[in-house]
Amino acid sequence: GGLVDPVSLIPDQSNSVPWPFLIASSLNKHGMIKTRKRRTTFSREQLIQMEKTFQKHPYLTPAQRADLAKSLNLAQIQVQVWFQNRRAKCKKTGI
Amino acid sequence: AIVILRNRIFDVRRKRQNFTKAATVILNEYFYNNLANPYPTEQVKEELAAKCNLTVAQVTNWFGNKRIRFKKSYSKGEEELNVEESNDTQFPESNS
DNA sequence: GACGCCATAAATCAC
DNA sequence: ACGTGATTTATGGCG
Repeated sequence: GGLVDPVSLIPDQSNSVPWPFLIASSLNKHGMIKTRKRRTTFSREQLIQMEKTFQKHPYLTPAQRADLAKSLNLAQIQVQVWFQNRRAKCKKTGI
Repeated sequence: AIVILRNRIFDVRRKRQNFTKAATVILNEYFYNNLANPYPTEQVKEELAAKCNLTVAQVTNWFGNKRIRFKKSYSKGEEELNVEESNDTQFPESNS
C-alpha cells in the first residue's frame, strides 16, 4: 500500500480545461498581452529608509512620496505599493 | 494564539517545520478535487485549518504555493504557448 | 480619477 | 543542495 500519485486523483474532466490554463491576461493599449514587471528586490538602504519613514508616517502625502521615491531612486508607484504592502503586513501581524 | 504573539515579541526563531502528513493529505485532497477552481472560500479555509490543526494564514500560504507550483510542474514539458511579447510597456528601472 | 484595501501571482527568502 | 512553508514585490478589482 504505497502512496497514490496525486495527479491520478484528478476527477475526470479531461475534455474541459481545468482552472487557469486559460488565463485571462490583461492587454495593453495595443491589444497585446501585457508583460508583468519583474519583481525587484529592494536594497538594504531603500528598505531602511522606507521603514524609517513608515514609522513616522504610515500614510504618505503625494509630496512625501515623490521626495522619498526620488531620494531612493525608485518609481513613485513602487514606494506607494511598498507602503500599501507594509500596511497590510502591519495589519496581519497586529502591530 | 498568545504563544504565537509571544514568539513574535521575543523573536523566537525556530526551524520552519513541515506540515504533518495528515494535514498535507487533507489539503491535497481539497486541491485536486477542486482543480477547476482551487480557491477555497474563507469559510472553507477555516474548516480546512481546523481539520489540519493549522492557522488560516498557513492554509492560505499553502494554496498560494500549491497553485503556482502545480501550474509550473504541469506546464513543464508542455508545449510553449506562443505569447506575443510587447516592448511597448516599459517600467522605470530601479537599482537593486 | 487617485487612493486605499483586499486577494492573489510570482519571485525570493530561509530553515 | 533541495523542498517547502513564509515573506516580499506587483497586479487587478472594487469601494
